[in-house]
Amino acid sequence: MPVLLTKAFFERPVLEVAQGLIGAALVRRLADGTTFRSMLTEVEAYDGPDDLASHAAKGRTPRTEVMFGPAGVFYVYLIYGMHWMLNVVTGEPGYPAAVLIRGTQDISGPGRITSRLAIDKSLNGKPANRSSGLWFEDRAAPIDSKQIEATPRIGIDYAGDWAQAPYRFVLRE
DNA sequence: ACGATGATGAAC
DNA sequence: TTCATCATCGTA
Repeated sequence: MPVLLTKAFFERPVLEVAQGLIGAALVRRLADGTTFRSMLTEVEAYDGPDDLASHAAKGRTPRTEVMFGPAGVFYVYLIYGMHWMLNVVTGEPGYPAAVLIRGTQDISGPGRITSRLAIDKSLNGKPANRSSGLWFEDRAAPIDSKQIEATPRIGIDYAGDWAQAPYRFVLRE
């Protein structure tokens, strides 16, 4: 039986959480009762105030505020004027870190996921549990760490040396 | 290869 | 108040 990933799961270093999410399920339940469920295959970690790829490198702003808050809460923002990006906050309050959800088995691309699953700003700051209609469930089957490939993150060429950090995790086919 | 399209943060 | 930038995607 699938088990909801609780706050404790996200209250860990973001690199651990990111790899732990590979193979887990992203679940979306809409008001009409429709439920989508798909296994996560691609995520990225954004780690702390010194990570130049992270929005939090600019410090605490209205937008990044949720990244400095408690774990297990969604950080959702608009990019390029048209795509919502879905993240989950990790670690201890005061330390800004989050995992960007980039791909699942059925949906490839962070903007497509939010579009298909009706995710927008209204989920920003909401918890990953049934109350928000968006949550994560544990792996259906164990994943060997050798099945998880680490690569540099996408679309962050502005991040200097941090652009090379292997913080993107992909499930090998 | 390129334009769409609007919030954000920093400069002025 | 203006301006450059942007954790992307679809069309060409």
